[in-house]
Amino acid sequence: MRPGNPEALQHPYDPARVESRWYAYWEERGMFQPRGDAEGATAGRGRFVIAIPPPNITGSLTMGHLLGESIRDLIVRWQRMEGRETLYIPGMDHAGIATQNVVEKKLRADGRSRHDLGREEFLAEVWKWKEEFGGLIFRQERRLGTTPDWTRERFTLDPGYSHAVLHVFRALFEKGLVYRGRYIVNWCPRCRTALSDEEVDHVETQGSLWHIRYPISGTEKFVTVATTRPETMLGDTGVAVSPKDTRYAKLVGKTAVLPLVRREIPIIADAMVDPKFGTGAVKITPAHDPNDFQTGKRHGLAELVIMDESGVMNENAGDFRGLDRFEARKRIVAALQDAGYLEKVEPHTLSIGHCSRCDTVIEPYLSWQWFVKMVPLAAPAIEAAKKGRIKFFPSRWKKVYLHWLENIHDWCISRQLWWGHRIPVWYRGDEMVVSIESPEGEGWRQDDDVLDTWFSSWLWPFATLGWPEKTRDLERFYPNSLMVTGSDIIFFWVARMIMAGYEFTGEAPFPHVYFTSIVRDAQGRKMSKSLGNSPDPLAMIDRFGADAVRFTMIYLTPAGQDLLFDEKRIETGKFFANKMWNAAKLVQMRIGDEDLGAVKESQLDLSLADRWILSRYANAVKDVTRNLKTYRFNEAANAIYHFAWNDYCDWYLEMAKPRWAEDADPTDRRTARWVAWKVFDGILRLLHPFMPYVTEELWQALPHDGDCLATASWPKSKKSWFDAGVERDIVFLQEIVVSVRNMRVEAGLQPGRKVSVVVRGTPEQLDLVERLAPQLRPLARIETLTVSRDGGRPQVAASSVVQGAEVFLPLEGLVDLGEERERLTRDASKLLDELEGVKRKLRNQDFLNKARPDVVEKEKLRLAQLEETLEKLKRAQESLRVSQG
RNA sequence: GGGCGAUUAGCUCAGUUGGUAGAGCACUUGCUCGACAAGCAAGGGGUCACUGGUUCAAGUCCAGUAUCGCCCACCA
Repeated sequence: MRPGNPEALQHPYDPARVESRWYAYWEERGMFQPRGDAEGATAGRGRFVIAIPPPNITGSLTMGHLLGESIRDLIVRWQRMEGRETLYIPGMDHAGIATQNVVEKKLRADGRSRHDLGREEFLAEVWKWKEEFGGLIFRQERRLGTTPDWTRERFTLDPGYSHAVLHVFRALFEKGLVYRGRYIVNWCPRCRTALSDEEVDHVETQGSLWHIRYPISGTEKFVTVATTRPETMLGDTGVAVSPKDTRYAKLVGKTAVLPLVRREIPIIADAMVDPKFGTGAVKITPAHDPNDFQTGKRHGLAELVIMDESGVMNENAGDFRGLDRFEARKRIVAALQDAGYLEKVEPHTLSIGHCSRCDTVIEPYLSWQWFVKMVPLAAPAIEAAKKGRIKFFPSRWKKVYLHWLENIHDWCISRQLWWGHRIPVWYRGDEMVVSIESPEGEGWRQDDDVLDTWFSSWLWPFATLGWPEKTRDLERFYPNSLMVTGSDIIFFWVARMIMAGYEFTGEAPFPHVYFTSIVRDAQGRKMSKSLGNSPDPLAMIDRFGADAVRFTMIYLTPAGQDLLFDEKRIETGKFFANKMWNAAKLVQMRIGDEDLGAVKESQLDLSLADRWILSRYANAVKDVTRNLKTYRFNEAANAIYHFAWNDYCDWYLEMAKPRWAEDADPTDRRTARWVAWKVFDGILRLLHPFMPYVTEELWQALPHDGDCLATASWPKSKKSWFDAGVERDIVFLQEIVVSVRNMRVEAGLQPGRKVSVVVRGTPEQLDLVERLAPQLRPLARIETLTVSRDGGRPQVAASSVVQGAEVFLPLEGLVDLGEERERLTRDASKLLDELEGVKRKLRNQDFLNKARPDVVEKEKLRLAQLEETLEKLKRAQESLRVSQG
């Protein structure tokens, strides 16, 4: 046992001061590293491994990170204290598009583009940027007190990690699961790259449906098509109608003349056309619409690309060449109208895809890209969730996950960027090889494209551990134990990690996935830069302290719901930390120099109050632990908060104060000291994963056992400490205290004024009151406490009924009694309502016959108690009337 | 078009197998009594969105309605 440090608590609680002290202390002791790294270490009680969802190198700390990190570190610290060998893997994502955008923007400010630099030099610029600004988020994170093993930090573009990515590409290619093809993809004309389906955000938009007349060749007639994108008509190579549509049956096989362009295009019948939509006739633009692309393939229609990669009309657009797609739309509509081809325009709601990076409207674009065949990869991931080998918390995400996997499309993984893993494919004439190293011989040219960022991060749980090499880390720490992340990346990342886990390691990368709340502002809006509604996390930590921020985020996060955040609420955590600080001060001041660690329980004489707080403590340990195990973090925070504040500070410490006095009985004083210290020590342990800094500080300021709280053991509930009977006894005491305090206030007594109290009740109750008298007196400021065994009662008194016992506060000559009478009437009417409810229940034959016997018994008891209480209140009212009259 | 979630105190939300409605903040009143005014004490405030059903008993289970929010979908 080590002595505390009284000096540490001499000043008021100051988070900044406390929180600057411990991070280096922990880190120097290597406590962030798995225990097994040390020479001759033992495995301990199993392992716990969790990986950070790698933030983008462009990122800085957001409210979302704050919540995620608070939760991950909460679990890691708890598991470490539980004795497990823990590893929290940190690292960052190169974030292809996001990072390239940032650096290009910087170049643009100097009037340069990446093309001015060339590929090599541009990448050098990005690396330079990465070295300078890339680590910001982790520098910020240290302030939060999280405990990743920084010696194992990984980056998705590290040589080893890159090797894993290219290895995977090659392996999938060899298996026939990666292929190259010319298809319609989601194209961002601003980023000038292809995107996956998941990188497109759909927004409901009020658009128009343009009805355009296409003349039928060799006749005066025309067929009217309806479209939401008139500009694509320049690329039309057919018109389709439904084969079942009798209106148009005669037209099939004929040709139409494309307005403005005068190209003859066939009229075909295809089942994809819904006769009920629009006019029932559809223009077919195979190069600019995924549906039309399929239709075109079925009918051998030409694929005519009319835009370039920036969304500007190209040489196939005739007079409209050089126009931006939206300008072209206006001009084309105008030209159609002028020439009499435009039949009508209807308002039409549709959902338009936007680039999730830059919000530019997505263009379906025909191009050569690399794809991953997903159906075979999805199969084991689907089975894993169905069989429960992977569980989601909250569980409803399982449905979302399965729905996506069961309707999965192939994944477009090539990006027309420079920052990323360059596709390991080489071309020479018609030859193509997939190879991580450049092939032997002259004239090979590597594919220009890089891989989707998520094609590297889907390997995160094992590539961070050295896979595909069979490293010691991989053996020790894979699979991981848990994934904690946001539900917004369930498809991007979680589902793909699971697929990759099964494909490349043959097992699930983790058994559990916990989805954190989405942090929104007080009005429920998403936190965003443009709205300016996100508090600056660092400023917040400075203002309230990391402990306060961590605790409050966890205290507020509802399981499975969004978190509506208001900065003011961080006060909850700050005030709580302050409360613990002051409680420590009191305990510290009163426990003296005695070596409490050496005290054995057999040397103590536990009072009812002691047994009560130990029982409550045992319950708190159970509650906190259970709620952590079931990922109900807010409930866990709630449990420790209320135990520490209400039970321990408000009641136990108040009851212990007189027992610490100089003239108190030595054994009793020692007992009160030991229990107060012991329970507070436990509170600090339970609270440490939530508030690491202040708990460490307080723990070391008090007598403690060991090097630091961060590696101390997690408390266990002692069976012998649970005592429901004592808990009931103290509830009785608490109710008496509250009733006396209430009577005092109602009677308008000075707060400091001592009073006399008389209690009447059953012999058992009176015995209990006598045993509890030493605690009762100071809590309720009672001068003389009398138990009335002969049934006597004061004549003029305020009174209340507690569990059937009567508590009297003699008022003779103290106040006018009007207030008191009002209070009694209020109490009585409240009781009357309750009584009516219970009576109704007990009159109900069905209730008596069908409810569980113990429930019926309870109701009967309650009836008796209510009636008795009411009776006593009436007598009190009566006696007041008599005494005043 | 499909799916999911929410609706409980003025606000934000808990409420784990159905059995006397809770917290924080806000509000009212009173407190410089040796840990803490970032505090203590006492209080006020709720037909648990609506309708119906199951049950002895529903905030809790079931069905439907309304409002709000989110996700998915090749919605010319």
